[in-house]
Amino acid sequence: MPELPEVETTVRGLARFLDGARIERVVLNRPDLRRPFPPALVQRMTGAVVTGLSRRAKYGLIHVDRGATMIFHLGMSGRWRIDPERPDAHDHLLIETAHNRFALCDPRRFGSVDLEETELLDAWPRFAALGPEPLGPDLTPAYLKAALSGRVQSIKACLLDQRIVAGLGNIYVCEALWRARIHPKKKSGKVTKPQLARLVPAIRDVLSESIRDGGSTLRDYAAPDGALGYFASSFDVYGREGETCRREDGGTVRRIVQGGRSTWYCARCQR
DNA sequence: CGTGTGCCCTGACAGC
DNA sequence: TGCTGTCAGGGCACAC
Repeated sequence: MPELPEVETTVRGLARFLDGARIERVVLNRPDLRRPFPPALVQRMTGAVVTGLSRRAKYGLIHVDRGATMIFHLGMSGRWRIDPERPDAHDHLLIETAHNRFALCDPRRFGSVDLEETELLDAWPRFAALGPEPLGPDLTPAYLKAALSGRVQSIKACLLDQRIVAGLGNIYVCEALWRARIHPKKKSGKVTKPQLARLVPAIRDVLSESIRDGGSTLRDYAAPDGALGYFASSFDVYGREGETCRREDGGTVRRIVQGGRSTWYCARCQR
């Protein structure tokens, strides 16, 4: 489920319960996800007080006192379950506070958990390699122009590259390209200035709107076994193969495969 | 360096 | 009711 808006919504949902709380207990139900759990995780987190939560790209950050930060990535299938009524076979890590229990559930185990010193987070190699936050001030048409210049990869592939923009995934790349009316196979270095001028707000808007919609479901998220889903009904192209383009220009949404992943677009309005 | 290809893993769904 | 094949929000190792 998790692209940037879903991680942001997850972090906000967790913060309502976790921020300021003391972690009483940490339980690992297996040794690893994509990577082994950090050896010091249980010791550093147990008894610590959560001082804040934040997000970088698709990573969620739980900051605690004593200068440590737990970094989680939800991969393809990860989610946090708050106060689950019954255990799930894929609850791999549990955190307990005085009032709540939090289960990191991830059936496919493409997610990860890391532990870093808070003051060294910017230098953490996975963060140091990331491009700018799409909702921050550094994503501009001029930045994209420079970052994409000379690249022969498709614009679809480049927007999925976390080194160019951090946090976009398959859904929101498709959606942003549709909004900006850019063909997903367009060579990155050949995307025009007017297209880039449309692309930046398209990215910001689609992410902001999704966060806004996700935020409205925090009530559901807080339910015992609440899951956070995508709002498929609000997608313009993703998963809509064969449907009429919502621009009502007579186009039909098509599905192609790029780099082994599906892309949906309208061949009439995206050029 | 930039680019393309598989693979990690489980579950949901379609078709037989 | 099985089976079997396909596909899924991501990231990374590896080959050229």
